[in-house]
Amino acid sequence: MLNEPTLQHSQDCGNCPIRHRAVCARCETDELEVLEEIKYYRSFEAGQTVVWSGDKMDFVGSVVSGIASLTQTMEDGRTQMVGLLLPSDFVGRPGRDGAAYDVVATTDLVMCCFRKKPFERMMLETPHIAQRLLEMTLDELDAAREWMLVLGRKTAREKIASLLSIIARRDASLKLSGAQGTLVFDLPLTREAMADYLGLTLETVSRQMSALKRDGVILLEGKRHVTIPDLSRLLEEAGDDSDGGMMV
Amino acid sequence: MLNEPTLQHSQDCGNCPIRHRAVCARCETDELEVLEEIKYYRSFEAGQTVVWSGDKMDFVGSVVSGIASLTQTMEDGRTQMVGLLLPSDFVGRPGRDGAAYDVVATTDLVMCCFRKKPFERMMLETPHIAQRLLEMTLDELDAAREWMLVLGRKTAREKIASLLSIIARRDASLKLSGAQGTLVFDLPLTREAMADYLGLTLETVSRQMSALKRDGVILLEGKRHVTIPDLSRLLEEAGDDSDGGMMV
DNA sequence: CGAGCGGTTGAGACTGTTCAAGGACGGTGG
DNA sequence: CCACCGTCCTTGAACAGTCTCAACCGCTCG
Repeated sequence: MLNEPTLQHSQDCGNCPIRHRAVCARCETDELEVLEEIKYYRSFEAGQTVVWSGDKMDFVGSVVSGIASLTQTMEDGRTQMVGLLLPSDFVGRPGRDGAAYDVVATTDLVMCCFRKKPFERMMLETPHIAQRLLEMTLDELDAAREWMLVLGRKTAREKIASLLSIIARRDASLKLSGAQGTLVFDLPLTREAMADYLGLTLETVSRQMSALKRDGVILLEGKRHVTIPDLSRLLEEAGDDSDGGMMV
Repeated sequence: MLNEPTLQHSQDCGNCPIRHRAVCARCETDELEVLEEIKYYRSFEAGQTVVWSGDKMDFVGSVVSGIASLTQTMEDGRTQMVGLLLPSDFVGRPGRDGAAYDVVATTDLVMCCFRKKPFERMMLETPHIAQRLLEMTLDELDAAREWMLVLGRKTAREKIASLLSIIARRDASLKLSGAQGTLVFDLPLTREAMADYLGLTLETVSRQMSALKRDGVILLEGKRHVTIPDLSRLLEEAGDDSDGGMMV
């Protein structure tokens, strides 16, 4: 059951789907060539653990496809998801040996990994990488802080609406479906994963999903297929600025 | 009542109290000289707002002394503190015009500010600054994620214990009082500020402080002076690893 | 002295949790 | 093909923890 992750050989960075968004986004062709030498792909099935908190990590890397989550667990089993890693997001911390969190494949997952030592050396020599990593880290910090408001001050209903609007928005940006009309997507998370992200129990998540459905804020086909007829209504329910104002 | 912040002229970076921890920590003497030309000091009284969320920010900077807090506020007034800025912590985001959060002086505060445009230019030319900033940002991201666990999964009592242990620890590290014995410090936060940090009401904070005092986990003289007779007991109450294990 | 601020405490309401039962769906083996 | 099982999800009822509203304390400042 616990298959080993699959290793694949390097592929051309040129037509990588996350070429323009990942940590390598600013690299020139010659810089990419150096990266290609220290990179390798790894695939994981949904549910597999990529790294255990506290373990030594000899690589850093980017999510190429699929979704991974960063989770923290207390001794008694309470767990909190502290990051949702989407394609192009970066995993690992240069300059640190151990992993600070569990990294778990939420869906089937492909990662582009770099051996850590050479990557760290490259960071010193290649400002383009360090610059991009700083930018990405600042974005993640903003996201984490936005999430602190959700966790600390929002009601269960608002939490669910916040999560749905985040997923809906990034899904829309992936599909480039700029239309502000109705959004449709598949939830990549189980109710339990949603609960761990939102600091709720899975029962509460289920109840609030039902409530949002009953009130017409969302439509559900099956458990996972979500339609959002009116995004501004959802944002209202999330307690966000009604205009959905983004600070870019 | 709302005094203007005081501006002071540049002082020598050489004997700056945060010289070795701030964003300039890795700078050489000649790099410091460039920094001195674009820097200025600003002082704020406790309670003053340094920046309003959404406002244009034409500077970035470091906390020199005192404490500032980063807060987010919803339209209905619910507020969540998303960062506690201690001496040497960095404020502002290179590459972005507007402030994403309110920055408020929690105590009297002195900041070392850099004009943003020249600072951004310098970041491109001076890897030492960008490297240090990346390191600091990664640390802040870790702190934010640790806080997400507190906000999402801990009980009120555990939240208070977590906050106290964080303040106690950084206070000990400032004073270099390596002794693992009893710790003594003054709370720099009002009950309301603690509540905003912990996602609680001030009444709950007050009750749990009383409970921890009643149970002998902490000693209180007045409202603010705290003595921790047994740090490991406090960490236990916080739900943290009993050994207080730090991942450095 | 009174006003204002920060803090404490109590009583009751309410949100979300816990515990428990059961439904829907997909895969597997007879 | 169907029965069975496991996983994911839903729903209900009782309960607990935190919030809300309110009163009050002690201190400082004018």
